[in-house]
Amino acid sequence: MSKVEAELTWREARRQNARADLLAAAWEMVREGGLGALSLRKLAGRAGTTTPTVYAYFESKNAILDVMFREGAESFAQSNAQPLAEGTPQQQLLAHAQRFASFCISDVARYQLLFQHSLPGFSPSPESYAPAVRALESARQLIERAGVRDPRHLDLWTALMTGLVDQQISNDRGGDRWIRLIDDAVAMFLAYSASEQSAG
Amino acid sequence: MSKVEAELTWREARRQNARADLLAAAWEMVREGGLGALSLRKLAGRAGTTTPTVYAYFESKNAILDVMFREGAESFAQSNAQPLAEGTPQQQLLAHAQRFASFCISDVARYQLLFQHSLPGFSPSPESYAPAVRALESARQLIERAGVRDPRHLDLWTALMTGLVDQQISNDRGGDRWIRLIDDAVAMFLAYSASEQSAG
DNA sequence: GTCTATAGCTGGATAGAC
DNA sequence: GTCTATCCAGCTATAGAC
Repeated sequence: MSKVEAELTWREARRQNARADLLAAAWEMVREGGLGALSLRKLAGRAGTTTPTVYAYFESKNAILDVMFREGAESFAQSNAQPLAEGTPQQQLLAHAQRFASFCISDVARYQLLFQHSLPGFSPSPESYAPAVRALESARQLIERAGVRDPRHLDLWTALMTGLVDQQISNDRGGDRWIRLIDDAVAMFLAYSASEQSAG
Repeated sequence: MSKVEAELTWREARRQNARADLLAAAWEMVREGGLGALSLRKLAGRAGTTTPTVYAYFESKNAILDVMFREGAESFAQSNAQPLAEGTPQQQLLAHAQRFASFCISDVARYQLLFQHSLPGFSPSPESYAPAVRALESARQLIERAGVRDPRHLDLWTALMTGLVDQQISNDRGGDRWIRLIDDAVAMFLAYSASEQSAG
């Protein structure tokens, strides 16, 4: 490696480091005050710098949100890629549901960014959106393997899961009033799905 | 009625009229652009007046939102107070669920105002909140009459209903992809609730 | 790359003339 | 009660010195 190349990569490393610092500060802000609390002034202040410096690393506020969305989507894909404990497809579906709920609850701001399209003026770029759909597709396959074929039942499943998570976040944040009902929810869903399968 | 008294009530009527016009314009705005789109400047413009005039009728923006919340909560209570068609408690529960979904879908902004605590800095006054809890309590009784005693199952029910409505609003607004699953959802819930009842 | 300073806009809320 | 004009705060984003 030439001296010039070393210099280049060193600078690049420094640059990535500064970007990472800003992103870390941004995550901190949204975790404390919700997605709406992300302001570039305060972000700069928290990172120990000023707004023009932020613009040296990101071309706009939405560019920051886009990277955050990407990071969140990749965490989601990674969580879903972990192998589940051995067991029947039904047991694995339960484990999957619990893992999904944990992922959402453990970082509410990330959940809102990924799953609630609630930021006026922001929508993720296709590149940032890709890992999210990848993860959702893998979840779909897991549900199919548990014996759920009817796409209507798949919609029912997503409504049930997001309903539990939303209620938990909205009405008992930090508690477990709805999350602890996941066992019941999965049992209820599988029983109905099986009965429909045999009936229809 | 004396001449003075007539004058007073006439003025009062005019005043209530102006208030109602402003509120109508406010509902129009949030229906078009979401709750966040409510700004006093634009509200005044739409009502054909100016901001100081708005402040002649409401002491703050939150005061407007509070009245809107109250109106929405009263509509909700009124919807829930309508008698349901004759039938078994289970049939009535289904009808109740459909009515709830219709209420939510028919005015998304109102739904967000009432059921999603998503406006930073606003929370309804106790007086405006009262009709909402009244309506929710009547819903709870209806569910109990359908044979659902376990409070855990009641939480499961709310998660299921709000989950369906949220998915419908977020991912298929104007369509019926999730709403049409209400029959299945209610059947699923009742089957599970009954089986638990006999088992436990 | 990093700063100071500021442009340009939108928001809620008010002062004061009429 | 209704207006014009304005205050003050917050925001994203940029110009220009260093």
